[in-house]
Amino acid sequence: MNTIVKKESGIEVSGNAGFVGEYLLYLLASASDVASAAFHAQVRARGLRVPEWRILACLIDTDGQMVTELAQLSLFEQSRLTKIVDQMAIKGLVKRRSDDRDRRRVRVHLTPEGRRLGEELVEAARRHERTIVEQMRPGEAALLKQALKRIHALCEGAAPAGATEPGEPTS
Amino acid sequence: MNTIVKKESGIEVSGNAGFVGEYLLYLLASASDVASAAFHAQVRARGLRVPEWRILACLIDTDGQMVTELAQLSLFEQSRLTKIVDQMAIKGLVKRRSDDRDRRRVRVHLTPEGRRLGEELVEAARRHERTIVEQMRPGEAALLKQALKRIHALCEGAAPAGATEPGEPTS
DNA sequence: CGGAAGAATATGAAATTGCATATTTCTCCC
DNA sequence: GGGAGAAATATGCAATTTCATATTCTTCCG
Repeated sequence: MNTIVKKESGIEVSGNAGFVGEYLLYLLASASDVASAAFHAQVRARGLRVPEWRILACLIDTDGQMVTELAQLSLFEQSRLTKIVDQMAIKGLVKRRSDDRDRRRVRVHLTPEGRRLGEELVEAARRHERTIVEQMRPGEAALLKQALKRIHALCEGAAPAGATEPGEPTS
Repeated sequence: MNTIVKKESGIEVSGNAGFVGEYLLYLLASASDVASAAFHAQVRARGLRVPEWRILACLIDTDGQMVTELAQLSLFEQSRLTKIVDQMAIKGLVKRRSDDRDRRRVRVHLTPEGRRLGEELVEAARRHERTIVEQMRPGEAALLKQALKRIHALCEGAAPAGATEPGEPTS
């Protein structure tokens, strides 16, 4: 089943021999990486960095999110998001507006410019996704997405293995 | 099917409304992130940084890889890998040895210490993976892995969208 | 052989990232 | 009303990461 390739040096460099080739977390990271590479090139070709694209996409979905929400959705740590938003504001892609109800909150809004670019890229992303999905078996992509969502649901709240429970002695 | 949650502000913050919640690349990145989080905590608890763990795991699979091979397998850019290996060498986890056949090449070997720690963590990784897989439907994890491998196979060589073919006029 | 071209790795400087903490605003309870 | 404490965001600095390029070695060909 496993294709073992011997190199001149006698070292196996098969695609799936050994541990990592069957390790779920590796397969996830690796698929994510390689699948994104081509599209990320398109993003950069339009003068955006990848993190900026991620923010745009999230804002296209729902504009005016608060920094914390946006950070969670876009998978960035809060202080990092703040800095990305800084840059995007300078580029004129987004605008900060403080929430009237709660002035601690800062809501991030797309500018017309940001929305245009965002929508353009979302279309490109859809096309790119389609080229991948079309190459898979019928229904395989849907199953994949479903499984990925389940992973997400299972893991999101999971205690960081070995974490002490509240009230548990730490000494 | 989609659970739409309205917040005080009237903004949807559902888990899957809109574009990103159904976007393959997002689901991949997001599942990868959240699934790894708990295990990464275990890694750090043993005094390792995550990149170092990734290298250890790759070397456990096949010791003595050259820097370039290792970089590709571990999903790090070459110059970055060099620096991670520097640190690991200082910590006494790996040792560089230059290849006799081709003295440009540097092969990275585990020290006994590195192997011990690596094997320990591979076991922990297996246990962690098991806890995830067990929570999924029977067979779902296997399908997921297969789909991830297919993604990888489909995308690995893919021309970075808009790239010029060799021999194509660039002007 | 000699030297040009290419490969493999390392290095330096600039940019990004993460972590701890400061700052501002809100909530709650007395 | 007036703190104490929590929440939301920003900031500063150290560490990591990237990008371009230097260095070392090998291969190929005249």
